[in-house]
Amino acid sequence: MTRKLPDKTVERLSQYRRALLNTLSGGKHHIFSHEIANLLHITAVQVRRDIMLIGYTGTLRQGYDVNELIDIIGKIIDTREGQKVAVIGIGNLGRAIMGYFSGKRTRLNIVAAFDSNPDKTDKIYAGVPCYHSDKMMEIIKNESISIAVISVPGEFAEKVAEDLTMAGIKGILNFSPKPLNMPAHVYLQEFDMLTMLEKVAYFVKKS
Amino acid sequence: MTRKLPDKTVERLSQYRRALLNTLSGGKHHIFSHEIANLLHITAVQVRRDIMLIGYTGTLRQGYDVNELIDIIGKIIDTREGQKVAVIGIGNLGRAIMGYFSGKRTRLNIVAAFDSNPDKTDKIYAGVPCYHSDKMMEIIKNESISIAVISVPGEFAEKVAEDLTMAGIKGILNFSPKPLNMPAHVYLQEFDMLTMLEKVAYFVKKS
DNA sequence: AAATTACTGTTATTTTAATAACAATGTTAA
DNA sequence: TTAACATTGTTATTAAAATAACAGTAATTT
Ligand SMILES: NC(=O)c1ccc[n+]([C@@H]2O[C@H](COP(=O)([O-])OP(=O)(O)OC[C@H]3O[C@@H](n4cnc5c(N)ncnc54)[C@H](O)[C@@H]3O)[C@@H](O)[C@H]2O)c1
Ligand SMILES: NC(=O)c1ccc[n+]([C@@H]2O[C@H](COP(=O)([O-])OP(=O)(O)OC[C@H]3O[C@@H](n4cnc5c(N)ncnc54)[C@H](O)[C@@H]3O)[C@@H](O)[C@H]2O)c1
Repeated sequence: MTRKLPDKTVERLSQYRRALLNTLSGGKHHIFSHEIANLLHITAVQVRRDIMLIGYTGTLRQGYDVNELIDIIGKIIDTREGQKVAVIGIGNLGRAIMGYFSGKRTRLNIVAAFDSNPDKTDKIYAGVPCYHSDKMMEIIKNESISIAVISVPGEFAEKVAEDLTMAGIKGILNFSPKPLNMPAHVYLQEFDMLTMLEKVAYFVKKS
Repeated sequence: MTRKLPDKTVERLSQYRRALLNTLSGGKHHIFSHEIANLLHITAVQVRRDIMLIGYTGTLRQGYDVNELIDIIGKIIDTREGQKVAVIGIGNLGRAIMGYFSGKRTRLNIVAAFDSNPDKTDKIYAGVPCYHSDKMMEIIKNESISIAVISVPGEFAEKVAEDLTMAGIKGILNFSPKPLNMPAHVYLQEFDMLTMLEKVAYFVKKS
């Protein structure tokens, strides 16, 4: 298939798709690059360039076919069977995430949650069972869960990540403030809210 | 003071500081660039370059003085008086964020929360009062709150952002999936979890 | 005393991302 | 029919970020 795309292009493709699904439900079937750009508050060139990179081409006078573009992006981002996701650590953030995803229809299915606190396990959150973390490695392996969201306190994040790696996880989204060190074959995305808020504060101060 | 620093450097400074505070509480008072690098899983050159940019210099044989470095970073990121932060939308995510920040001692003080649902207002969350959003503009202005965290559903985000701008907000951290369009004097940081998870999925698929 | 080592600080280079420039082309207007 | 227009697709340029190269230097070893 397509060559590996730039990081930022992949991010935008995800956003294009969401915006396009909206457009579609508004009954609009064709869209110009500058219209997509306006939805995301970026430039039309950026949009056209991204679309060029995925090898889709629009028509000169009508722009892009919304359905086709949604499909193509799907072919790039999604896998046919979908990917299974687990959430580790069902505290305040973990529960918020579970609730958030439960509505969305997507090829990313949260199929299991794990927590070390027995008060929180053997229950259903947003339709998804929460197991004790003792069973994590086994279930990840048996269910071939490929992606994990880490929302445990920082001091446990490293151990959890190691276990996940041993269980064969392929990608991690880490919400804990502890920077993780993964082998090259595990894709890692860190997500540090405190850092982002401090960054906002810095640029507010500087402006 | 210092010239405006690169975006990514600011992010790392926030992380350096957190790591250094840890180091300090472990009783360690000097640290080498490669040690900082190991804590964050980045390269030592990157660390030295960032530190160069903020104009601090270590000593040849001992490396950096942990206390001094923490102080310098504080001078760059923090303001003397601290900055006031409001959280808009006290749903699952909003409440998680309130809880998360309440522990942290930082110069960023969450001083108010707002929600449009009367069932959620006129209560205290994590020590912070939640007002009805009717009062938002007035309170933001009167309290000179400079930073807002938006955690309302996407369809309301734009309106909220407009009101915030009119009330004189200076920086926004947006968790809603709706991309916002702010005037140049309002610093905007978007934070889209679905996009990040789809990105992980893409690179897992490609690897 | 000279060579080696283990660091820092800085400049140079490379890589990645964004922006600009523009050729190609069907459509509308004159 | 011809000129102007609006749009795409692509190449060229610029900007931002990361990485590499290396000079300088105090301490240590030979
Ligand atoms: N709450 C937020 O809005 C927020 C924001 C940014 C980052 N974070 C980070 O996300 C993480 C979770 O935050 P939170 O507010 O939900 O904390 P929390 O304390 O509410 O939840 C943590 C959960 O992890 C569980 N846990 C602990 N060790 C575990 C292990 N080894 N395996 C499985 N589960 C384990 C705990 O039982 C608890 O349920 C923390 O690292 C926090 O720093 C949270
Ligand atoms: N829950 C998550 O983990 C998560 C993850 C990523 C993104 N988000 C995004 O964050 C936002 C909030 O998510 P959530 O799960 O907390 O949703 P939620 O429905 O639990 O909470 C939304 C809150 O916003 C309030 N609200 C609505 N309109 C408002 C207005 N005009 N002014 C003030 N408050 C208003 C509602 O009363 C409600 O309390 C959404 O945009 C969601 O897409 C959530």
